[in-house]
Amino acid sequence: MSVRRGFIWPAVDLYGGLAGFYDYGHNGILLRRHWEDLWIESFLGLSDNYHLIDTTTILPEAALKASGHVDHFTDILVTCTRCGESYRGDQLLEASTHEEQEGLTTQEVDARIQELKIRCPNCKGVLGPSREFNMMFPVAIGPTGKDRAYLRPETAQGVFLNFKREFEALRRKLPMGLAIVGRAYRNEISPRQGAYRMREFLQAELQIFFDPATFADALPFDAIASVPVRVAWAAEKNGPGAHEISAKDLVNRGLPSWYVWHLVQVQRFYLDALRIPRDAFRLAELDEKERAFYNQIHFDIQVRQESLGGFKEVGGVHYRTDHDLKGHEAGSHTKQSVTVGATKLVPHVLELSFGVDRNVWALLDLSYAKGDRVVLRLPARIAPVPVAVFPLVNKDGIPERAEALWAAVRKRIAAFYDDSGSIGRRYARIDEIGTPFSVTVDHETLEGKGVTVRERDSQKQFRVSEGELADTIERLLSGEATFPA
RNA sequence: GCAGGGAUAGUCUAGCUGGUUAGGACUACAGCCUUCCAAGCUGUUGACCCGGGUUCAAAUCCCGGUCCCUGCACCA
Repeated sequence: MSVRRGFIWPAVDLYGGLAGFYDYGHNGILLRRHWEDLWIESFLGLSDNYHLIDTTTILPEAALKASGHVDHFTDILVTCTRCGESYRGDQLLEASTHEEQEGLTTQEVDARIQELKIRCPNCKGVLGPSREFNMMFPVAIGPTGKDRAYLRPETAQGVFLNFKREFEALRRKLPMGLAIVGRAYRNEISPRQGAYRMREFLQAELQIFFDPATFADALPFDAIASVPVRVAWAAEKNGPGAHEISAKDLVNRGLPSWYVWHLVQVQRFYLDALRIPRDAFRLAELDEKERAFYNQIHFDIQVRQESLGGFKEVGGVHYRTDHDLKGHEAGSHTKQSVTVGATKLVPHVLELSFGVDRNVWALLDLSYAKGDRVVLRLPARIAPVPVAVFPLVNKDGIPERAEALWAAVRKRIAAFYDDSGSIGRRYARIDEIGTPFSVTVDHETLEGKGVTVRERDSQKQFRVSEGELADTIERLLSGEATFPA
């Protein structure tokens, strides 16, 4: 369906495909951009001081060294020559010595394995030579290629690198939020599960810089204190469900109120803006072992998807402390501390991170309804095409009248026209791409009695004059009016 | 990356004990018909994953690769 109707498919399939890379078709890109628009509107709307920026996708080694990615994104892998099992070199050594083994080179790992006479834990076979695997794609810059660089593994670093510039340009205020919607790259070992794990993917991330001593005071927590939040604790994350627990009780359990306030905003985005069913959404806690090295508090945003077999991560809410700015301060020898009022500090960071492709996939998964007919029940706001115009039959001047109406509607709303096949077939086609409303010109239209508007999910219709049509559709799309308007 | 399975039009599939004009259904397109939900009739377009080998002859047998699926490992 995704392929047939022009949403998304594997890239370069003309040449057999390229694992981990996907292309968007004409409907997929519309859906994705509508999602991005809604995301920007929702999250930049949280504060007057949250803004969108755009930064380079290639970063020099020094910047990624400071961020920790050069060291922590690298694994040394050792493969058994007999049974073919692969292990992480540092874990093998740690299991044997019970000591931390970090930052070793491949030669050092090989030497230690020899020295400790480590064999394959699975079959006792001889282990092959170790090799380095970094999840970042290296890039050689310039004719000599001496300036080592990488495709960025996350958009967040672009924000951190521009923090000081924007802090000045935005006149030294905290909290300050900087968002990027852009591409990131990770050389995944085995990309699978459709568009879930990709090597080139889109992130939408908002980094909020704040003073931990005062952030909570700036937020109207009381207004959301009693909102029930759907949470799965680390211990029960493998289960299928979630708890409803009030925002206030989450704070009582030890989470900062500013953190919980943002969890509530994320939940609102999914439940109210994207209209994901309540039971298909949850915020899943990650324990210390699962968290990235820089995250102090970490909840995954998860959406239940049939095609992926349950709850899957589509984003995360990460408290990164002052790790990132401190890292760049050390790496660049440039102070990242700022003075706001009487306080001088290196701001802390709360990151709201979303995988755009994963979100688009989740929407397709959740919207897909197959019964007597195939319908994509997308929210009206983000459907690729909001309205279609049809002639009921292809005679008596009806197609001409319908085309004229289409041209008029298009001046205000993206619209699709189709006169091939029967009227039922045309309805079926737009149901599949999730178009919420369609307009049909019939014989009564010729008599000045207006046109019919059909709703995708109910298949119900009502009649409206041609003059009021565009206004009516706009009210339906914005949610100001409900069907029948 | 390892092990197992798979790959025929946009989709599902027949053919796979070598020799077929590679067949069908749905979709798409054109036309006819049609006063509201994939109806019907006629016609048309469109495929053997890539490379090599065996053979007089390969969609079919063999080898290598790519991609997909499942499990393991990995997963900011």
